[in-house]
Amino acid sequence: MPELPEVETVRRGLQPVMEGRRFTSVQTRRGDLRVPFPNDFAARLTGRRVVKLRRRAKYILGDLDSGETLVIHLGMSGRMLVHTESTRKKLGNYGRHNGAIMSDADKHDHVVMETDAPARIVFNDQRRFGLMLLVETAELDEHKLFKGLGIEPLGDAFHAAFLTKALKGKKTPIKSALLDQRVIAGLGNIYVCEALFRARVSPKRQAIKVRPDQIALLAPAIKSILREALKAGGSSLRDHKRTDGEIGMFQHRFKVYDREGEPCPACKTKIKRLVQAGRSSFYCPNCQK
DNA sequence: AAGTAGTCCTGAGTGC
DNA sequence: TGCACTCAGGACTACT
Repeated sequence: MPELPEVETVRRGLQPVMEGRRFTSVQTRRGDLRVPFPNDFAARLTGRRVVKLRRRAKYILGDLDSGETLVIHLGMSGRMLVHTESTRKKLGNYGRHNGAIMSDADKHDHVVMETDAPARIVFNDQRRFGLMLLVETAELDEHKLFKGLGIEPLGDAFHAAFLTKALKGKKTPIKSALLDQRVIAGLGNIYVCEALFRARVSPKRQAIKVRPDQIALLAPAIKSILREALKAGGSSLRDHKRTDGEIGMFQHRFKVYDREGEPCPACKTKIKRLVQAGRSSFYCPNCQK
């Protein structure tokens, strides 16, 4: 999916057309996402103002003036595209502002929202692994999607000492431990691979056996990878797009991800791929121990 | 309790 | 040009 840098890039793109703005109309065009929309989804959203647009893990959260929070998850292939006068040309003419004509509507456009920015915001998701929900803001932390979520890797509370504690007793490979959203919330397959390479830690090493000197490299490596990716607007392989339709650029800076058979940028050894818990891991068998 | 397959869905890419 | 097959940035459920 979009991982943390991609989700944050999307949040930043949505902020000017959502935060402080009101939804003037909401249309759900296809309801059978991974988690189906409640029947009254559009009614509960229409007329509401977004007080704050924030992010938790890979979720975008829009706190509404009604006391509910709009929860958005992009799944593997979700996009939020913003159509304004200035982006209309690039994204295509998506029908008249308040009219029913949607000539360029894609069959995977599942939700169309208008705000008084004015802007039209479209949630598009080919694979329908994403979701949009409305949850009472006061109950958000206790909601099953958020209750068990781990720490934010870009926050001050995430550092080597935290990681040491978090990995303690875990026999699972470090790769799987870092992907576990209950430990660190927001990391996905790409950035875990890249962070492990940067810290020279093998994805196969058991979490419990990652040495202190390796953890001292790993925690800052996670932070720096995420920060650099964020600065580049995220990574676009197939699906991720910014709200203006542009792609992210960080994929050009991958050292190991999706580079099986290519020479390691550090030592020229061929990069290997292996499957762990059903996900591909890419690593340099010489550099990463 | 912890770890790992199977599952949801569509589309792109590959090899015959 | 077509068909069969594999794979994909996530994460939940159900097993061992």
